Amino acid sequence: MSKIKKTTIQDVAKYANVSSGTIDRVIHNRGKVSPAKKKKIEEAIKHLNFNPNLLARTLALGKQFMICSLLPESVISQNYWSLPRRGIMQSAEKYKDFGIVLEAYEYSLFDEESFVKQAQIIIDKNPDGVILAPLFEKESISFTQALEEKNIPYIFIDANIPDQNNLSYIGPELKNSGYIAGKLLNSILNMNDDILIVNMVKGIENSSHVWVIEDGFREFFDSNNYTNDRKINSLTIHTTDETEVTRELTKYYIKNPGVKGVFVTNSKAHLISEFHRAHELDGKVIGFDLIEENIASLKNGSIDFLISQNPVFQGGQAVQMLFDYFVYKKTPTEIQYVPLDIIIKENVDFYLNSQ
Amino acid sequence: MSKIKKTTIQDVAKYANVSSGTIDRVIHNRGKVSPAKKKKIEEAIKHLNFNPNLLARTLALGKQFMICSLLPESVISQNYWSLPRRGIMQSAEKYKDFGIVLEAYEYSLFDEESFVKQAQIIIDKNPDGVILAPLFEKESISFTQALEEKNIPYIFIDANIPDQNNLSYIGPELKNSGYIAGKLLNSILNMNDDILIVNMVKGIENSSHVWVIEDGFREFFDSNNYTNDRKINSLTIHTTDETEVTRELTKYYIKNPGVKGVFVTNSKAHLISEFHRAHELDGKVIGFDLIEENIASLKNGSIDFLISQNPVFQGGQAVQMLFDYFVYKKTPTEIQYVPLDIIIKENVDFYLNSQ
DNA sequence: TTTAAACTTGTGTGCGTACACATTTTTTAA
DNA sequence: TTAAAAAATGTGTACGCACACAAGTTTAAA
Repeated sequence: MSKIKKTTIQDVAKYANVSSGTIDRVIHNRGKVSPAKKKKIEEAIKHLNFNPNLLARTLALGKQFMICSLLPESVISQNYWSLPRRGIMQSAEKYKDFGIVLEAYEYSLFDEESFVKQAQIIIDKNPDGVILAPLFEKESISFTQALEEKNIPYIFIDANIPDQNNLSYIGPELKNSGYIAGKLLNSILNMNDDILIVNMVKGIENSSHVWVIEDGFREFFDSNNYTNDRKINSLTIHTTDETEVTRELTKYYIKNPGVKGVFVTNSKAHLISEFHRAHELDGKVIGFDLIEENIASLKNGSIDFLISQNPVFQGGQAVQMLFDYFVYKKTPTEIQYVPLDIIIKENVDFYLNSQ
Repeated sequence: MSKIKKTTIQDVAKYANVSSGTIDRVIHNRGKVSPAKKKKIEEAIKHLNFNPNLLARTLALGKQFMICSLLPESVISQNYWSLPRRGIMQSAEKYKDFGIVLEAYEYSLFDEESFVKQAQIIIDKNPDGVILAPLFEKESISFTQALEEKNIPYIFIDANIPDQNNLSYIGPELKNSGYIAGKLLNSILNMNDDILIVNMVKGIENSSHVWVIEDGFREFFDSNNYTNDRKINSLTIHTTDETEVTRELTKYYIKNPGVKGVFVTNSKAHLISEFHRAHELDGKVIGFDLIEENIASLKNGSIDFLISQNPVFQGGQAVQMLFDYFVYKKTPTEIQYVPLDIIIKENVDFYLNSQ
């Protein structure tokens, strides 16, 4: 194996007839360097194709970068929010020797107060960067304003608030995800099968993203004229509690026995599929996210499609972006949409293994 | 930002009342250490939760790891094999400061001789690890035998040869990919639409994987009794040259005008979809891989589904695995199936951006 | 011409680990 | 009991870079 010697600062110094300190000054343009030497050094760097060794740099720097994440809590170990959290933690672990230190905070989706409280704790911590799932819009904006005052960069994941000064948004293109759901559901229905859209939202204020998804879904049917022979209704349920959901569904199904396809706009599709199984209904179901209950339903055939927005990947990307921003001063793309994975019974296992 | 001091070898040394050299001996079990001290040191490591700093270790080690890859050539910049190559190169670039050096070799799919020749060059290079797409089975086995004699680990990607001593196989589960194709194609066909399977293989010997895919495809229809009202024929074409393919297709379509769905078992689905467009046929098409021509056809609607086996990811994983093997002595899982991404017009862009 | 100020450049140490070599301690054989 | 051999342990330097500080050089004011 032939040794390929990488060029170091010393090589550059020798080539340019200066000491390593002067090279350092040029690289970080710190301190004064005479124009003649500066030019020569720059030429030397280019000529020798010098790239600072990231390991040595990080080691010498000895700096730590604290990242705080603020996501909804995952009481049950396997709910949706455990997934981006896993991605964040895996990625932070990978970069720990590079000085990345992660502190993960959680808020309750039922309690704006908890968000505000945790946000304040983060602000007091004075981190180097923040990863935020901004599901409470108003409170999130207050939070990010405070961060901006302290010059702390922040990244939104999973949900976006437009026109903020976030470093980046990493997450799904919501409208499109609805459109894809429409296309997929349509492909396994007959022309005149009725469709039900189920939205589960706690409060009206912080649920705008649900309407965007529904919009996309309906757009598929409208733009392809698949609406003539069928009804497409939507049902909004203000809870995710199983018994209450069941009650609402029962009410609806009795009045609308023609429903053959159901689209659930959040990760709770399994509630509908379990309802179907319990009542021996054969409706097709499509929903979001690879959480445990959904996976089980997908495998037993009571859910037909899941769309996954790569939550583990989202979390990992966010950490990676902040790392690149800290170390390389690389400003990330403002919006990074994640792939919308189409999951069926036959390929679900491959996704579980690789995340 | 509170500084979180990581425990170092010196901390462990102090705690266990020995010098750092002895710690080193325990960690790498090199040299002799008295049982008493050894026990104490191990306790200290656990107690202080010591993890060697990867950066410092790599820097001090100063070792280089040469990885040679051997894949089919990509004459056109955008054919399929450029994708795993990109993954390999990106990943190698990422790890270059860790001593990873990549040399990429290519062979012609039309020429076993070129494979043998390149393989010999790699053997003479005496690399630390090899990434191989073993499309020529016989020649690949000779190659890997030579590698084994020199104790060089190797990884198969994209295609597998069973019962070899490869460190790992990273690639698709072929039979399943055919099954998924069947399911998807069926979802957009009517019960009595005829189906055509197109295999393009150069020689009989090295094309067994194509039959596995076809098997999986047919299994979907057999196991679901979707075969009664339709014909499912397969057409084998011994070239990928466009004019010849067109001629074969023309011959077939004239004799079999009922074809409404086409499954292409390699990355050349665009040849069929272009044929359809040219002759104003409205058959549905499903194929493999996000290469440029397929993407174009998908977007203009002449291909309906593509299944992507994440070639960029495959390449990246292979490098990552070898790195982990070199540095952490981590033996990878023997088989790592990659996700089979289902790509439609509406989500293709998200996949292009993130790979 | 002298001298301080301003500017420019060089030197040395530390980051955490690996490893060769030096030193100390223990064991063994005479 | 002692010397030599063997075993156990300690020390110092290198890896490539950043940064504080020292040293050297030029400029400007007196």
